Parts: sequence; structure tokens; C-alpha cells
Amino acid sequence: MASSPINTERRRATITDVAREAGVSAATAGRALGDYGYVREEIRERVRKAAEELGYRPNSLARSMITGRTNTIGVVGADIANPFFASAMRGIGDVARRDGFGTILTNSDEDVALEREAVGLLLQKQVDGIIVSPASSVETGHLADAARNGTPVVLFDRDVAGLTADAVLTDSVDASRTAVGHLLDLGHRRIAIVAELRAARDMEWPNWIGSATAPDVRMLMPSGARLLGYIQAHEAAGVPVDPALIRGTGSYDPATAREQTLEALRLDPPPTAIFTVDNVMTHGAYQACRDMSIRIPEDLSFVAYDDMEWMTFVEPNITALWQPVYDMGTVAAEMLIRRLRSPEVEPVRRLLGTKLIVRGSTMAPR
Amino acid sequence: MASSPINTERRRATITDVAREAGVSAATAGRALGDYGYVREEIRERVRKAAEELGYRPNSLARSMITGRTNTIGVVGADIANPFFASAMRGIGDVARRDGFGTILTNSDEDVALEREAVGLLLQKQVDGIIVSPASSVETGHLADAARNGTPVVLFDRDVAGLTADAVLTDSVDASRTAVGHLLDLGHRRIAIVAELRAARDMEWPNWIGSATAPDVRMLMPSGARLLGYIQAHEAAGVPVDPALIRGTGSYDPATAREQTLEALRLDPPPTAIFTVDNVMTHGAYQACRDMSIRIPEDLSFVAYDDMEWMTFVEPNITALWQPVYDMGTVAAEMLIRRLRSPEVEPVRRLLGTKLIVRGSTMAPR
DNA sequence: TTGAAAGCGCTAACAT
DNA sequence: ATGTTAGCGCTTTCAA
Repeated sequence: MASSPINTERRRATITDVAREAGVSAATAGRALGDYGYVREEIRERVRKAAEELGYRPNSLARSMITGRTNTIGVVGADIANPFFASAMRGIGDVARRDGFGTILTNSDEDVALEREAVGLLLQKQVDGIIVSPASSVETGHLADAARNGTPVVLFDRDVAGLTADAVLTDSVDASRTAVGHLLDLGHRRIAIVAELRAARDMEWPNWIGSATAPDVRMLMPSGARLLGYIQAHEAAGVPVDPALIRGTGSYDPATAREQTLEALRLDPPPTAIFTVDNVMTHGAYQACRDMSIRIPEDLSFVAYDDMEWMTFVEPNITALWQPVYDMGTVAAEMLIRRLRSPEVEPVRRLLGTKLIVRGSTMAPR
Repeated sequence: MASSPINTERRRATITDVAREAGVSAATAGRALGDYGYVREEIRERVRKAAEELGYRPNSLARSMITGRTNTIGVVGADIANPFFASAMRGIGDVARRDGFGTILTNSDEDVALEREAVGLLLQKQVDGIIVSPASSVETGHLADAARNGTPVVLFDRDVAGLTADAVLTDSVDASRTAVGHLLDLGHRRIAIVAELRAARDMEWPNWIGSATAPDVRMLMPSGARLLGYIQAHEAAGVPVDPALIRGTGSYDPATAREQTLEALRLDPPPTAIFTVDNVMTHGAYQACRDMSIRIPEDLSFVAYDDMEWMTFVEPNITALWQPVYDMGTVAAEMLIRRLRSPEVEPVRRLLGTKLIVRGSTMAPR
């Protein structure tokens, strides 16, 4: 009997094996090990011992076939390599584990087709629920389907029009208004904004300017919502919005953000301040500033959406809009698990607070 | 019939439903949908249409019960919020998806008990294989068990003594020797090193000094291995090692790294250079330098293990030892999937190359 | 309190 | 090429 370097054959012990070893029926063994039904204490011990000896591990697939629950939650994020999602994922994972759930992770790369595929995969694997950061705020049929067929969905970071589901959000418009308001208060009148504006609807911003009614925020991606806040802050301050200062990249890509920032800096007159709407944009914009040897804040005030550890490493420290990212993750997981336990409660939209951390990168223009 | 806000009842269509709808047997429906066995094209179409109409989704649990394969790989990392693991996870996820696998992610927080629990969970969920970054290089019984019982294990970033398994590694000793050698070449004679040295064995370094035989690297965690490289570089250069310059934190915690760095800076004579062995240590050490208004590189040369994007944001840019983190992830996933397809091949240890990126934070001491 | 039997949804073996 | 049957490992009736 030759032994291969890594044995792949030996059959794993089943509950029937344990039952035989303990001299009881499979049903009883199941009850003893699974904490359901009635078992005499003495028997329970005997079964436990047998299980131990055989190195028995329950097959949760078989269990799930019957119970209809896998104790697994699916997560569809845009990109786990992005610190924003990484941190949120940590929050989700911590809560999930605490409550006995595993987490299946997938990346959508902001692509609706990939997201749909990912959701399909999760449904096939019979996850109990899904936490998703939708790639689009309108193409959400697959999410509605999932929810309708009994797999609850929790929206993460992004709201969606016409889908009644639990959601964990921050008020991007308000936060952005605060951040840009800070710059306006300092006296800035030419503030560049760097944002993806990937979704078609986010590009309709020319219509927002001076219009009495704000667009439905649920139709916007965070990037668009933050631009809306930028516009609202300008209008509240009575400062006209110069469309040339609005730099869209069309994708989550630092290189393009860098280029767009360079474009902005070349304007005449140039901006006296810049606002980047997330950490990817910040990355590219900051690089552009360094490449051009822009002095911050003397030449340009800098405000970033999303606080990152390095923002206190650079000189000057960067003024940033902080979001409770880890908590957004824990709350999302808690909402989902709560719904699994009581499916009937009304869906809730939880809005978590943000905070502008004023540091050295902002000052009055000169 | 009141409709609840989120329907949780409606039974999902099964293959039997599809078969009935298409007027064939369940077996045939399965063949048509699952791409196995023979089906007439005409029938295949009919079944497909029925499946479509009913919104049928295969239940992969049921399939896995029979095939014994879940098309899922488990990942046990220390902390997904750490950019190192986040990036690796992205690599794993990309390859996994490409080859039709899902990924279950768990964090061990460098705790063997948690790791063991995580592995147990993954085994119950019948993952096809596990990628793990072991919390200990000696307490690895649970990993050996998994491998022995037919769930292959790929070691990620950390080798393990006495476990024959595939592994994706970098040569930490060599890389560290290069990094510290760079400082020694510049003329530095007092180089502080900040490392976790959590594992008991990593603390046996006093024995390594001047000993002809190096300890078995497979018994060391990366932190210990990098210290070994530090010592070897010193010995090669004929520079004595001052134990006071070796600062262990005992945990992956930037606050402690900061404190240990402050201690090092207070030494008399102070170090002229510092080497941090991973991004968490770097975080704390860099903070300490900023708090003390240390001028880099005039007062202190700085070399970091692990390149991070912000290292080109700060002034001066930080000299860093780069590792192919994303690729380590893709390679780990590829090795695992290869083994799933051909279990008999001999386990392989893949060593990926690293690179010292010299930037402005290092210069000759003055 | 225990056991026998049925069955979750699917695929594999065996007929035809 | 298709259908019938059995069964993956477990939990849940139902009887005893």
C-alpha cells in the first residue's frame, strides 16, 4: 500500500460511522451531536466520544440541504484591494464569525455584468443573504430578484432607486457639502473636484446647477452624490460653479485622476483648492501635485474624501472627510443577520455619520 | 394574500420542476443543463427554455453532495484590512473566479486558536482546498490533518516545519540581507530593526549571532527570518550586532512599533538607520519619526520591508523592499487549483523574487 | 428518549 | 439518447 505524499482518498467519517461506533442510530447520533431533539446524557457522551475517535466532522452541505440555511453570507464588493472595501470586509467578517457565519467574497470591479455573475454564483451556493455594493444604481434587477426569491440583500455604501432593501449608507451629499463648505468658508472661489462620474446619470450635473429641485440621490453613485454636494455648497455660498473645474475620470483609476488633476492645474485662472471624492482619486491627484511640485496649502488647498493613515505622514497633513468604514461593515452584517432571524421587519436605511478632519492642507487662498 | 415587503417564501424551482415543464426526466434535464452525458440538441433547447421560464438556478449544494467538490477554496489570512493580505486576496480571488471557484475568507488575527477554528469551519463547508498564512510555524497539526484527509493546503507567505505542502514564499532572509546590506554599504554601523518577534522561536536570536549554522528558516515566522537576514548582513560586513538595536513588539500593532522606535531613538549613541520588517511596523516607526521631528535621511536613514503607495507621497520617498504581493496571491491560487486537478504531483515551494527600491530615505550617515 | 423511514436536489450507474 | 433507480450525509417526521 503505497502512500502518496498527500493522501486524497481516505473517506471522511460520516454520522453513520459515528452511530455504528456508538451503537445507536444515525438519528440519535445526529441529535447528540447537533443539539436538537432529546438525547439521554449518557448516550450523548458515548456519541461524542465515538465522534472524537473517528475524527468526525459534520458535513454542513448535507445539513444545509435539509435546513435550507448555509450560515454563509455573500459579499460583492468592488475591489478588496481598495482599503475602503478591505476595512469594511473586516467589519463584515468579524460580525459574521461572531454569529457563526462564513463569508464568501467576490469582486465586481464596478462592472454590472460581473456583479450579476457574482450574485448568481452566490445564489447557487445558497448563501443566506448578500451584502452588495452595487456597481450601478439603476441596473439592479438581479438584486431585486434575489431579494424577491428569499435571499435578503443589504446595500452597502450605495443606495439604489426602486429597490426596497436594507442599506448602510453615509450621507455623501451632506459630507461633501461640509468638505467643500470648509474650502468656501476659507475664501476659495475656484475649487477643482476630481470624481469618477462613471454612471451616465452622474454626468447630468449641468442640469443640477441652479435647479430648484435636487435630483433623487438614490439614482446617483457616491461620486455623483459628492459632486451634488459640491454644487449645493457653491449655491449656498452664492459662488458660481465653473464646469471646467469639474474633472471626471470615467473610471476608478489613479492614473486618470492624475491626468485630470494636471488638466485642472493648467486652467487659467488655476484652482486654489482641490477636492477629491475618494481614495483612488486622492491617490492620483496627490501624485499630480507632487509631480508638479505644487506647494500645499500655499499654492493649493487639498481636501480628500476618505481618511487614510498616510495622510498624517505627509507634510502638511491632509484635511480629510472621515467615514466609519469598519463600522459600516459591522452594521451591514448585523442588519443582514437580523433580517435572517426575522424576515418580516421593514427594511431599514441606516445612515452613519462622517466627520471632517481639518489638518494642515487647507488654508485661505492667497 | 398579504405580500410582505421582502418575500421569503416562494419555493425555488428545482430540476424536477424544470423536467416536468419540459416533459423529460430529471436526469435528462440535469444532463441538458449541466453539460454532462448525452442529450439531443432539440431536447437541450426545450429544457433550457423551461429552466429560463421557471427562473431555475441549480443548487450547487446538492451537486456538491454527489460530486464531492464544492468549487470553493478557503482562505485563512491574518487580517484582510492589512494591505498585504488585501492585495494577495485580490490575486487569489481573480484566479479563483477565472477557474470557476468561489472563495471563503476568514481572518485569524495571528491567533492559532482562531486559525484552527477557521480551518474547521472551512472543512465542514467542504471547501476543495485551503490557502493559509499560518499563525504559527510549529502548531500546525490542524493543517496537516486537513491535508491528510484530502483537503490540500497551500502555505502562503510563511513556511512551516515538518509539513509537506505547496507553498508560495519569498526569501525573507535574503531580502532582508539585501535591505540591511544597503544600509551597511552606505556606512551605517548602528541600524535599528523593528519587528514583531511574536513567536517564541523568533526570540532565540541571541543564539544565532556568531553561530556557524543558521537556524532552520522553516521554524521562523517572517519577522524572525528578517531579523536573521539582518544579523547575517552584519556578520558578512564584519559589523557587530548590538542587541539594544533589536526592538521586538511582540504583536502586530503600530502603537507598540511606535514605542519601540522611540526607545531605539533614545539610545546612546542613537541609531543612524532603521529597518522596519513589514507595513505595520513601518506605520508605527514612521509615526515615531514624525513625532520626534527626525529628519530623514539626514538624522536617520529609513528602509521599509513592503512597498506602499504612500511611500512616494512623503518627502523624502521611502526606500522599500518590494514584494510581488498580488502575484503571490495568484500563484497560491494557481498552485491549489493545479493540485485539485492532479493531486499526485509532488508539493512545490515557489519562491517569488523581491526587489529593493532605493529612494530618498537612505544616505550615508553623518 | 430512541429508531425507522423519508427525503432535501442533484448526479451516476445502469438499463433500455 | 433517455429514463429508472439509487444514494450523497444529514435532519425531520412519525411510531414505538
